[in-house]
Amino acid sequence: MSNQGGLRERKKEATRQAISDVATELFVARGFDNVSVAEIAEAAEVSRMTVFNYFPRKEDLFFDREEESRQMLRAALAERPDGEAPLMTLRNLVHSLADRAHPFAKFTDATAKFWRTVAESPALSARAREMRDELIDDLATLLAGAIKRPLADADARLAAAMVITALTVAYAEGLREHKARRSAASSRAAVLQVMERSFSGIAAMLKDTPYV
Amino acid sequence: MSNQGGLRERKKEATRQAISDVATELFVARGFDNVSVAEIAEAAEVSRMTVFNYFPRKEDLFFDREEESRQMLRAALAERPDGEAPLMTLRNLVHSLADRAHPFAKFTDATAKFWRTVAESPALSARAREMRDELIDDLATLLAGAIKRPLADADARLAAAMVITALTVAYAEGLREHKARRSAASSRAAVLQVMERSFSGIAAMLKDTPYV
DNA sequence: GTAAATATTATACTGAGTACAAATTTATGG
DNA sequence: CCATAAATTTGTACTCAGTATAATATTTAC
Repeated sequence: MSNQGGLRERKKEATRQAISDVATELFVARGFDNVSVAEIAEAAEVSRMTVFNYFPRKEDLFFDREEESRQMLRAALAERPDGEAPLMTLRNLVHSLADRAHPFAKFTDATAKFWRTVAESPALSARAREMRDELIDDLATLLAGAIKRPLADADARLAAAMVITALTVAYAEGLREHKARRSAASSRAAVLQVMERSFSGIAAMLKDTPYV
Repeated sequence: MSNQGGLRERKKEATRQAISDVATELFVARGFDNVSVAEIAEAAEVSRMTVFNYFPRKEDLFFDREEESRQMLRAALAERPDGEAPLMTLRNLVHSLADRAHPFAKFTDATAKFWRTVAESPALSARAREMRDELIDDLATLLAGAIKRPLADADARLAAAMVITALTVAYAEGLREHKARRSAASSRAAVLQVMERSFSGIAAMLKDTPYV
């Protein structure tokens, strides 16, 4: 027990990565719905059951950065300066991501292809929507927890839904702009324009709450 | 051909209704995921294939008012008085629904049970999310079509996403209020409060666009 | 080196959804 | 009323995701 870099741990990580790599390759080449789990298992030289051991649902083979966005929100809110409004923290986070060209705010041909693969698969689209809703729930809980007063929960749920919706629309516009013009600068501008307008509206929405 | 009240048409409608009724009964009694399509077919005295003929996906047996909300939005926007801002039209629509205690804005034990059944089934939840996104796309198209100027599309997409998100959150708060207090008046108040705040914020968001 | 813990595999199953052809039922034209 | 066309229903056989369970192999710990 407690064997950090033991052989077993390393092997597990290796097979997990091998399965994920093989799967990603097959998905982008032929489309998510045209690749069966059995094929992936065979290509990864592993049994079908092992694939399901590591990735309970087939969609998990495609989306593997679910946790990251959650952690980012959590960290940003936890480390926010005393007295800063949560909504401002989130706005700053978006700007910071855009400035650093973080993967979540970057638009390349690879990201376009990634989301095209998602759009072409009902299962992947459904999973993306599910992740979005989970993120809203998480953010609502974080926001409610960031504020002492009771009965702020309804406000937190509205704020969370609005912020994540704004992010989603902004990202979609950034992607659209990339496909149209292929300019990193114009994509970034499109994202930030939607975000700025959205945040100012959300601030108006929540002006009498502790979140703004 | 063109036989409106022909025997064939009547029989089709009857079997469709019979299947739907039997399915609904089984679903609320035992939960969506604990009832198989084969069982429904047997209970409706019809073959499994016939069920899939009428309802391509199992989820369609549960949600049968998808088209209605779409039509309502379309009609409201199409019949809006000259010069009225689309956003105001949508706000008025919500108030009208709440005043008339329309099924979409009513909260009873039956609605609570309906949405509990949805929440307990991953498949139904996924379908509900899908319908929500389809409604956003539809509304975006309607809004863009309601305005002459070009390049208003991005605004329309933001407006549509925000309005439907507001409706969703408002409805959820109404449902929550019903479960907590079981008062029609307080549920209605909860819905309208979220809607009013949301619409004023969305109006601020879109203040320099033709939608407000 | 042996025994316990943990990963992997084989097998068999359920249930949704699809393809396709056969059989039944309704409509239509004489 | 009959024959034939059109539409509906059904039977059969299939694919694939996901689950359950028990057997087997591999790593770890003592």
